[in-house]
Amino acid sequence: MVPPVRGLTIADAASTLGLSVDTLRYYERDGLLLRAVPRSASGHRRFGPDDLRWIDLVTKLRSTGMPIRDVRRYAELVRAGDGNESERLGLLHAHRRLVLDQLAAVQENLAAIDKKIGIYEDRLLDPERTPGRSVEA
Amino acid sequence: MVPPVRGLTIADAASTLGLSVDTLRYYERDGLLLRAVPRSASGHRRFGPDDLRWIDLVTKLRSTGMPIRDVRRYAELVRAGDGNESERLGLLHAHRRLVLDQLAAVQENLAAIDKKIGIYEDRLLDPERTPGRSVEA
DNA sequence: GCTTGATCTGGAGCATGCTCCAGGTGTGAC
DNA sequence: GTCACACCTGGAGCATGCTCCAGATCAAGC
Repeated sequence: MVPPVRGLTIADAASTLGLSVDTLRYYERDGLLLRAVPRSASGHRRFGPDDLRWIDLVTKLRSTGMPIRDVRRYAELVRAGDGNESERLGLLHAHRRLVLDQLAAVQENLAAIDKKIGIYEDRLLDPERTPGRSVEA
Repeated sequence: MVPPVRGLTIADAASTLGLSVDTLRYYERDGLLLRAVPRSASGHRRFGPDDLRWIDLVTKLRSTGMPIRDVRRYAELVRAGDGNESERLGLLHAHRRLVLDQLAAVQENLAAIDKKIGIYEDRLLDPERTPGRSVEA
């Protein structure tokens, strides 16, 4: 009796992860995964728990703005095995810094936009008493 | 005596705003500005304070992730003049919601990445006592 | 006046990150 | 077996947002 190939089909993996099947295949082709995804006898991908966990991390990195190229670099380091932990750490730290900076910048800019929203709300609530409004408002 | 055309050259405007001259020309072409930028007698752009203030707002919208198309829509509303304030407000509110959602998502994902960073730091500090580490680390 | 460098226009090109397609094979219900 | 549908590969296409280029004109120091 042949051991059955376990794991999710690409469609199931995609819906579990919130990605498209095309994106999953693209990630594999582009070297973002730790290994070639295992296949069934007929050549269909079967995503195991480890694959799903890794891809979940990849989506976290991606959705915080890490470029594909850096995710690939990180995957390469992990694939290379023990001994480069400090390099992995450096990569993650650098990313963390970038994300924090971007968060701060977005929050600052959002504050300015909120101010603009406040101006419109005041104007709509009290259309008469419109103070000197800037030309670009 | 001809009144001199005032305002910053495109290079000065670009460096003031932190954009490239190409981007400024692109924004004008693409309808993101409130008006055609005034020109000197010879046809060179001269950015006035109002232009700069507006473009500064545009950069805040852009850097919080508003697509070009929506910025253009907003500019169209402002250009159309009084009477559509609630539509402008709706656009800004919708954007604000999106930004807040994205901020929350990024913060959540960053927390997961921070956890990973913590794992690497522990491992580097105490390489002996390495607990069962996940295969995808 | 000459030269160097800025600016102009219209349009092409490019980096990123998917997304879609054709043509073919596999799968599962009936 | 048949039908509908999922999956495969290699490669093309696309949306976004700039960025660059050619060829011409303008500006300013000497």
